[in-house]
Amino acid sequence: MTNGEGHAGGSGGGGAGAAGDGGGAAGSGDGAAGGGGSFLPPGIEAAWGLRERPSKGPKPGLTLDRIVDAAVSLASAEGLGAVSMGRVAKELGVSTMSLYRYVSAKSELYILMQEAATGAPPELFPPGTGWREALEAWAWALREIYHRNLWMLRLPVSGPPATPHLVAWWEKALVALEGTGLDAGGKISVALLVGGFVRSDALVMADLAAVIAAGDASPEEVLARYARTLRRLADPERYPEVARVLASGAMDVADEPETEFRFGLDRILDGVSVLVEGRAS
Amino acid sequence: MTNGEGHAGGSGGGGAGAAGDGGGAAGSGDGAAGGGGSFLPPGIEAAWGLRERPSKGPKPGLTLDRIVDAAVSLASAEGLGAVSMGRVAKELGVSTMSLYRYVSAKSELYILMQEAATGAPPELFPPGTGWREALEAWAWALREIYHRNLWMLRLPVSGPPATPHLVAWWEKALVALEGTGLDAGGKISVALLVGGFVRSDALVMADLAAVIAAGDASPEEVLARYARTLRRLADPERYPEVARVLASGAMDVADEPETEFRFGLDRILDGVSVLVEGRAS
DNA sequence: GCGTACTGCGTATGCCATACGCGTTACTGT
DNA sequence: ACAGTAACGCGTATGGCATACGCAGTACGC
Repeated sequence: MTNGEGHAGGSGGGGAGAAGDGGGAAGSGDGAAGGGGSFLPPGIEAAWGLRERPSKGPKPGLTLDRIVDAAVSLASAEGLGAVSMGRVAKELGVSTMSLYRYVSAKSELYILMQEAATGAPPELFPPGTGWREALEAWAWALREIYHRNLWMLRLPVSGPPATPHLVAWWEKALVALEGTGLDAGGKISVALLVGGFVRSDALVMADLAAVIAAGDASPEEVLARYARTLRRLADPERYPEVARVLASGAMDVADEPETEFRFGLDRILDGVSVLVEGRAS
Repeated sequence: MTNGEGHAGGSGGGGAGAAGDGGGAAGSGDGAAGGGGSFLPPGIEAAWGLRERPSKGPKPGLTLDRIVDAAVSLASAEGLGAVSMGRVAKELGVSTMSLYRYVSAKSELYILMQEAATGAPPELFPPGTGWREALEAWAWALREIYHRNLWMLRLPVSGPPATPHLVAWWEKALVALEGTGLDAGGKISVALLVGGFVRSDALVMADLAAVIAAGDASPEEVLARYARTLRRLADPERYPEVARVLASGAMDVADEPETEFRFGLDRILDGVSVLVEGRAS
């Protein structure tokens, strides 16, 4: 009864965001002029495979991967709220502070969790597939990822993707759009649009799932309860259309969860189609 | 230097969600059979205008409105992370725990903040306006709300809307769709689609704004830095399309923030149009 | 074999939401 | 008028959280 959930986020102070350059704001002398590219948070750098072996101290008893895996398992099993540094450490049988030898902040762990759970995009469509079919496959696959990892939708969003798998997914979307004749900006816009939709739809689903998991109710029951609440509260005079919808019974049947997704995706792709075909003529 | 941000959320354990019935799960005898409708969290009930005067104890030194206003101001000025029960109380010159006489949990405060910041939808379109124009106006107005209250996008989402203003916005969307000939389910789907898009788009904007606010960078600079980071990390062999986009310079110019929104909205409405017109024939 | 960079981690700080119970207030029924 | 009581404000305590700091040990480069 005490309580559940509770996420805590935090974007670092010193510019530890996703696109961050790191580096101190207050200009302590950096020394050399030539060398310095911008730095990434250590964990992110590791994700890109840029990691010099320390080769000096005692050999690490942990790996980033083990930490991230533990965090992901925890999130899958008990929700993002269960993912605290202390809890992850306990799961691994180490102390809380050890984790900070591998990850500079919790927000970094979040990014790595997302990267790990996303994974490399599978073979979605053979080369030469029509853009619509390809983009559709991409959207469904992305949906699958979200549905398998609902906690991902609760992550505090932190700017554009800057990890290999996320970029790979983006790449796939751009490839899908090759046959459209859209310019670079157009492709990005469409990819953003579809990606945003998939996320949005999954979020609705996740909310429903959360309510279901919180109580003991079935999907239909949750929906019905919501409809009942609204019917009781929403004065038909002030909300005639809402009342009509409630009366129509459309809220009483929970259709296949995919129906809503398919509907939205079809609309969006129809819209893109209008653009692409108009541009072709 | 120490640190910034950090939000903390939490949805109540005992079913304090938006659509919640409240009430204990373990069935302690409720007593009478006839009367009991389901209960709402007290603050939500107040939002719907159902509130008996206590008329017994000392007169309250606070009002829900004052609390919610303080919280909203705080969120607007310093971000959602600054909204803690303690901080809100300090702003009002009362003790932390006093707030719990008005709000049963922080999640409830969140809901009320959203409701307050959303406000009643304005006159968006005169009756008889074509569905597309009407829905477009609706989307732009909603966008405006989000842009004025970016913190809203960081709220832990907690199920379907169950407060008067939110329902009123939904109502407006359904009214906009009256001329489409869509059935109730279809209207809901379209409204959900457009609403999700608006939110998605605003979220992207909010992320950008956050990065800008965190550092000292201008929008162009942030975008350019992101592009530079990606150029450095993303191997053109593995990510040819991404590389091409980066090379095209499309990432180097930050267009009007509205351009992206307009593009997405047009696509979606085009898609809906296909459906509506196809259905008309 | 010595310096040093790196390891794991104990401890401490400061924030958070919120349960509990106390003293007080102002109304209600008598 | 007065007792009862419900609602008030709030001090205190609990348990959780991220994370700064510094110490002791470890294994490699020289």
